Amino acid sequence: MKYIDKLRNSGLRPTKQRLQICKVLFDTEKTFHFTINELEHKIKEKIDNKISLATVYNTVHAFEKKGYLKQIPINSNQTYFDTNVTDHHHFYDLNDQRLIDLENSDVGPINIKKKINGKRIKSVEVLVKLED
Amino acid sequence: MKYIDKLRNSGLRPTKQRLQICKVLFDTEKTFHFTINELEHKIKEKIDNKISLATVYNTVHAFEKKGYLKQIPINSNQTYFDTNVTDHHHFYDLNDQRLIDLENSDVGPINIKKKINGKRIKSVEVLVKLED
DNA sequence: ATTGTTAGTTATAATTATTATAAACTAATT
DNA sequence: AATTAGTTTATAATAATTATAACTAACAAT
Ligand SMILES: [Mn+2]
Ligand SMILES: [Mn+2]
Ligand SMILES: [Zn+2]
Ligand SMILES: [Zn+2]
Repeated sequence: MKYIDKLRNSGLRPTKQRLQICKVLFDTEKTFHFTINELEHKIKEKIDNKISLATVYNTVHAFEKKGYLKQIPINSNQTYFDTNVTDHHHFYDLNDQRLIDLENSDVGPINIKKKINGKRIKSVEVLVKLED
Repeated sequence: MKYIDKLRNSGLRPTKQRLQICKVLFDTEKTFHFTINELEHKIKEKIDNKISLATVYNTVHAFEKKGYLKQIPINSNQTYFDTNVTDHHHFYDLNDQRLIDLENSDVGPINIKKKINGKRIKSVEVLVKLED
């Protein structure tokens, strides 16, 4: 019911596929960082019926547009998404190619002193690259 | 001569193509942020002979490996590169899709309090997204 | 419930950035 | 000059993503 309302309230029809993808994405306490490819595999594991790749793409983009997912800037051949849509910082493990959330309290306050005329700051995010 | 030595010293042959690309990339005081596509256009403007796309890719990757260029993590369909290879922060103008360097003095020191066992910090970079 | 309307799903094709291939060429070395 | 290894190039292959269009499911109105 939770996801049915969530989808209806944002003008998205609660289809079987979307509800199943919701479960995979949001039925967990931990932040989930993923590529479409990884999400597809997780769906196959957890769900018995098939969801087409096009639907996975469509759903992820629909959810992103509605603010339930955000894209994470990482240089990879695939796009990374995040179920944590707040502004937040990341560790990126270069060896494992894994993203890990940093709490805002893990990073001191960041003071941007420079200003650009006519532009305002939308977000400030830190990427901390890790290696062994 | 400048670039001939630079290339020779890093074990790259100073070919006509590489020297011309060097001029486009490094003959400027300002940091140059670019995609392969943008670089290709700039080459066509500034150079009369033709350089094949494969060579542009090869050269950019060779220069990146030698530490003359670095990749910038930005969500785009194309990969961004930077002639400023030091660890530094960026403004990213979401409207113009343009990267602008921040001086380290424009951002106060950043204190990462969390640690991951067995991993060490390789870089800490801030991305400040701007909009109108 | 039946119907019509609209949104969503799907298989598949198209697109596009990037990488691989292999032959031709060029710079460096002997 | 001849040899060698590195580089360039046109072109093909790859792979992530997006577009297409027929089919299907959700929903509102009757
Ligand atoms: Mn990319
Ligand atoms: Mn990217
Ligand atoms: Zn995150
Ligand atoms: Zn820069």
